[in-house]
Amino acid sequence: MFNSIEKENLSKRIIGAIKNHILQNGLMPGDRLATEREMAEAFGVSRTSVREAVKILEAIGVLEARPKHGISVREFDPQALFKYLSFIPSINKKTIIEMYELRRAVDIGIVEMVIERVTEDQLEAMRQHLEAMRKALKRSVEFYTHDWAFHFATYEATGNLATQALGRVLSEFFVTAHREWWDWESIDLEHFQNHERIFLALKARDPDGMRQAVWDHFDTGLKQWVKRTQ
Amino acid sequence: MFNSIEKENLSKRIIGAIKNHILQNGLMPGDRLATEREMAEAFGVSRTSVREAVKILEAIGVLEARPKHGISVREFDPQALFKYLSFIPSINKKTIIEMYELRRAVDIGIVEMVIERVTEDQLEAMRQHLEAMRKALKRSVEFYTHDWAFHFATYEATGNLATQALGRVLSEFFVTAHREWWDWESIDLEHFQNHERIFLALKARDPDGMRQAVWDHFDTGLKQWVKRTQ
DNA sequence: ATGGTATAATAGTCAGACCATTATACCATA
DNA sequence: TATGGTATAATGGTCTGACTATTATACCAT
Repeated sequence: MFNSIEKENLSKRIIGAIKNHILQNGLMPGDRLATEREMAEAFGVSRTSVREAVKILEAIGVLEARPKHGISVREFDPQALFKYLSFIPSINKKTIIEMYELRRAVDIGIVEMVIERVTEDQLEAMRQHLEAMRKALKRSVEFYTHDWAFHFATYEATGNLATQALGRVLSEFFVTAHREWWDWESIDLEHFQNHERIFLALKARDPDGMRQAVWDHFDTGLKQWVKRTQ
Repeated sequence: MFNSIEKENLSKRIIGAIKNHILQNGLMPGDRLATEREMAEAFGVSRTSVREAVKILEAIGVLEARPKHGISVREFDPQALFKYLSFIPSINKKTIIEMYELRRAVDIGIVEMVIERVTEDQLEAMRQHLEAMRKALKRSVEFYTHDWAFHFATYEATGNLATQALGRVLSEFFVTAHREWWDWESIDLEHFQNHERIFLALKARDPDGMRQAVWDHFDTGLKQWVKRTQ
């Protein structure tokens, strides 16, 4: 109905200004921005406010500040986002289910890209993770390490950096959530077999089959988890 | 080989202290922490440093600070996670194509959720946006406004907050990119008709048809754009 | 060449002030 | 009694100016 009439924080507005400056001038990782004092003068605000903005962007992994060096653009690292996430007390069941559904959607949506672009090397790497999973059916930590590596390999196979970044964000979320919510001990054989089906369909370049396998993988995973945690 | 011997920033250490406090006391969303001044005194540091820590946790969506109210723990907000994806440096052609592919993947991946959960009201809203698009075939600004509203309605129809948050981020990216890169003037009839196909398949609850329509929508869109901007 | 040392630029931290916002209690009016 | 205005004070938001710690750079000694 109504748009927000909130006046944004000064630091938020400074963040926007820095963002525009980076995007408009096409600054790349390693390039330097102005110093805090210069920005403060340029924007007509205090150094304090500039610092707050820079601090936030530093925490997010967008900028890097070093004494005597100044402030520079950094390779964006989605993982930086999650460093502090581990103590959000409100990662509840509803949130996890929603993130799970989102991940399912992404994994299904990238099927065509993956089938079209996956390389032989990547297929081989996935095969090895699968093999390692089979051998680690009784050792959950090892199993899930290869499980996640297997999924990340599919994100990699898209050859699409944005997809990889999102994939990392989602995976990292579940690694965090796992620690608190999952039952780490029992590994379901069906869960492993679903990975095999995904791999075989991918190898056969069968989009419908792969979509179905991915769907089943998440479907059984979610159902099992809901059953266990209720 | 060697562990880091870096001495952590004061604000980083304060973040750790706040984290411990939240976990040890089992604070939940809505619970209040001490005020900035109290924390500064308790930790024996300046208010400035406390503020920096709180600002970072606010940006990530862990805390919320309001005047007269104080600092409180916040409900997890997926939006906070994806907000900073738009910082991927330099909106160049490659980045746009990658984000476009990602959006295509998401839109295809959510088809099942949308078909299963869309309400009659949401269908009606989408129909109205479609109608408005038809009437605005010569007025690009108006056309694209309804175009984006149409797509956002599909994100809404998932009933999944994380998906909606990601949809918002992606849309915001393209609104920004549009301004700089798109040809705003010409609207292709085929582009409009693809939206109609999406809508009809959704109404008929036909997942394969809807996936195909969504694919075609992005495929023609991307091809046209590449042709125009080369 | 290699490693130490001085210099200066820059982020990090601090103290204290004032401004802006807003939760709360109280009051006025219908 | 209920509704809406108003004053108050607590709290985050912003600013100023200073000092400290870190470190890139240039220079020097061996």
